[in-house]
Order: sequence, then C-alpha cells, then structure tokens
Amino acid sequence: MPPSTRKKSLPPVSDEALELIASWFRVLAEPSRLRILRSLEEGEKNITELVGATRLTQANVSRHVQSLVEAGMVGRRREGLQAICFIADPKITELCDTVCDSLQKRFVQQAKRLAVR
Amino acid sequence: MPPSTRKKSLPPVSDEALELIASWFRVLAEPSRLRILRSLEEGEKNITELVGATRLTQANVSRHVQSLVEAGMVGRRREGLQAICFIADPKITELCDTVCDSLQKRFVQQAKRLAVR
DNA sequence: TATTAATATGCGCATAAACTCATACAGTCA
DNA sequence: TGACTGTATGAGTTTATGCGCATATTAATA
Repeated sequence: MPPSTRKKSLPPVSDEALELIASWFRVLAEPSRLRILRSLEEGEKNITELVGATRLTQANVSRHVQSLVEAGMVGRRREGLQAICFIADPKITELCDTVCDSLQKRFVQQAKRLAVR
Repeated sequence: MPPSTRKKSLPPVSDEALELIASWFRVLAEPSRLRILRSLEEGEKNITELVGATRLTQANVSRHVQSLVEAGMVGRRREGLQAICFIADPKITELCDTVCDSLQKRFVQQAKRLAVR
C-alpha cells in the first residue's frame, strides 16, 4: 500500500450518533419537505399558505413542518390562530444549493460521456 | 409586511428535480451507508473488508455500496476477484462533518436550556 | 358558552426499502 | 474444465413512512 493511501483508523462512531445523522438527512430525503423549504425561502408563511404553495393537503403540510421543526431546520411561532413557519437554519438553503450544483455537474459529465459513445 | 422579510418569489422547481435531490439525500439517510462511508475515509477497502468493518452481511454491503456508487459518492473498481471501493467525492466527508457539527451545537443548546429549567 | 377558523393528530392503507437466505455470476488457479 | 473465492442478485419477509380521511385541539370572537 503506497503511503498516500495509508490512513490512520478513525475513532468509532456510536450507533446512536449514526442513527441521529441519518435521521437528519432523512428529513431532507422527501420531495414534499424540500418543496416546503423552497417555499419558505421566499419568506415566512403559515400552514395554509404553504398548502397553497405546495399542492399538499393541510394534514401533510402540518406533519412535514413538524419534522422540519424537530430537525431544527424550520422555526414555528404561534400568532393567534396561525402557525408562522420560517427557515431556522440558513445553512439548509446553502446545503441544498450545493447539492443541486453537484448533481448538475454530474449530469453534465454523464451527458458528455453519452455524447462520446 | 416589513421590507426585510419581503422576498421575491423563486422560480418553480420541477417535481423531477425535487425527487432527484431527495433521492440523493436518501442515500445518506441510512446509518449503514454512513458507516460504510466512514469506514472508507480510512482508505480504500474491498467488500469483504467493509463487511468486517461494518458488521453488515456481505449481501447488504454490496447493495449499499451499489447505492453509494449510483449516487456518485463512492467509486468502485475491479481488481481481479475484488471490488475496491473508495470515496469518490471528498465533499461527502466535508458535508457529514458539517452536519455533525451542526447537530452537536443543537445538543449543546438543548442541554443549556434543560439545565436552566 | 357556542361558533368558526387554523392547525394538529389518530388510524388504516399502500408503497418503498432494508434485511436474510439462497443462489448466480465472475475471476483465478490447479 | 472443475474447484474455489469474492461479489452481485433474486425472492420473500418485515418495518418504516407518506398519504387520505376523519376528527381532535387550540384560539379568537360573537
């Protein structure tokens, strides 16, 4: 094994930690929740407004927002009857953009390879 | 609505694009795959070595690696009988570290709030 | 308190995905 | 070619989760 590929072994990660990280990613692994996040990038919205913006039912928006809140990605405050939702961690937006760029690049590469054949 | 919270509406994102991004995150939404990635950070490994490092069955490692390869996160090359796996996109490591930091901060915050009460 | 509006939640169904076990496939070597 | 090793995959089972529908809860207001 050449020195360049030899690496010291990493400290073990607990099962609980892995499950935690995985569950965080799992929140972003649903198109509906991504759509809600995207919609909230326009600004704060209540649940009803999110229903209109996402073509989801009220029950599902409520549940998805709950997931996003639990993951710390979205914040929610009560204003009278309404639940106002907003992006709690701007890094989320940044992260999604990064992923989009990455995927886009991959497709360009794939397209090039396909074009050659 | 105050000017600071007024934002122009964003261009729509297609359902296919959302599904694509979501499926990318979904690959990272499994502890087993995160464990494989973590293990590969130590260096290249074949499937059998990954089995030993992750306490998964050979069949499952093979399938998970397949997912990671399809997502462009892991690379795989054939060397005789063996399938050598390696991190294809170093940004993955970076991303996971960022998420870990973020979660850690959240827990510290939660711990503080709990301590006050 | 009764009514209405906005949001949350319980329940059942359907689907997706992860796991196990067995087996097929691929590559090496006698 | 036949035996052996490493890897991939098909079938069946189980579990998790998103959805729809109905209903409960919360808050304002008459």
